[in-house]
Amino acid sequence: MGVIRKTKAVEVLLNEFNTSTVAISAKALIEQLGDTFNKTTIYRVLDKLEDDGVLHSFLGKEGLKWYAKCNGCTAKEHKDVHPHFQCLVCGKVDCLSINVTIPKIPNRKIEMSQFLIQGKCEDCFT
Amino acid sequence: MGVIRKTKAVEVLLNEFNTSTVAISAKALIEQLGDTFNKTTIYRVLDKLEDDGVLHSFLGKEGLKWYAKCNGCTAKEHKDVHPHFQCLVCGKVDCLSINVTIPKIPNRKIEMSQFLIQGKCEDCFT
DNA sequence: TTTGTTAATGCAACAAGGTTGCGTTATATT
DNA sequence: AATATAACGCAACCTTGTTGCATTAACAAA
Ligand SMILES: [Mn+2]
Ligand SMILES: [Mn+2]
Ligand SMILES: [Zn+2]
Ligand SMILES: [Zn+2]
Repeated sequence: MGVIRKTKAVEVLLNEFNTSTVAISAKALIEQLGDTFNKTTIYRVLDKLEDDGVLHSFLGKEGLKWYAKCNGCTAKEHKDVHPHFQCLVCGKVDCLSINVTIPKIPNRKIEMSQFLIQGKCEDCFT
Repeated sequence: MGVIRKTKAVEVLLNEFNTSTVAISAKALIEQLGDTFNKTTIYRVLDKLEDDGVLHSFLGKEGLKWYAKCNGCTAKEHKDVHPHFQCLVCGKVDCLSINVTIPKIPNRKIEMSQFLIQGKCEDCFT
């Protein structure tokens, strides 16, 4: 897998993530770009960018899928593991550059983990 | 809100959770009990049991909703916060009695958090 | 035990996020 | 320019979960 051809959709989506520091949901991208590109295309490009190690994905509130830029990941390995913060007021999500110590669990092999913290962001935190 | 009447559906669902130590997904409950109770009923009873502090819910793989028994929670406060482990092989999910230190994040008010760890459970860990 | 109130249920229709199959288009290679 | 095929658009579909409303049943009062 992986992105092979530099199409309009790939270009536009990559630009979305390069000009923003926060995560973006697939839903938001479809709302924003759905007139220009078919939603199927958007889902498929996101999928491939993730396979390529360009983006990483995770599930936010209500199980919605969010994407954000990766730092130092490759197609072979997603090593950029970190928690995410979602504001319950404005809905914004961002990646936290924080190291979370994953607890050792007896008799189990941990392969991945997903840590979603929810609350009020700096803008909504009165 | 909260459960008021002890109906058949409430009884059966409570029994499901009392005879099992692991978490159960709404989907699994509907597959298992869907002939006896309407899925709407199952969703609504789970909802109420959660409001009552009897069950807690969280999202597992693929955004599916899972439920498990609460320990020492009330209708007013869900204090039973802990990570969950989902086996990527058999799909089983359980509650981890482990304290996770939620990192302090500047300028943000943390209201809740969700920690899902994925890997191989003791049965599937060859 | 009968009656009355209304919470809980079943059903059908719907919502929303995401996926699939397939014919068409456009990118990159020769 | 011709070719191969990755990527695209479209429509139809799938899944989990929700909603409105008429009907049923839990429970308390009479
Ligand atoms: Mn991230
Ligand atoms: Mn739990
Ligand atoms: Zn906010
Ligand atoms: Zn397992």
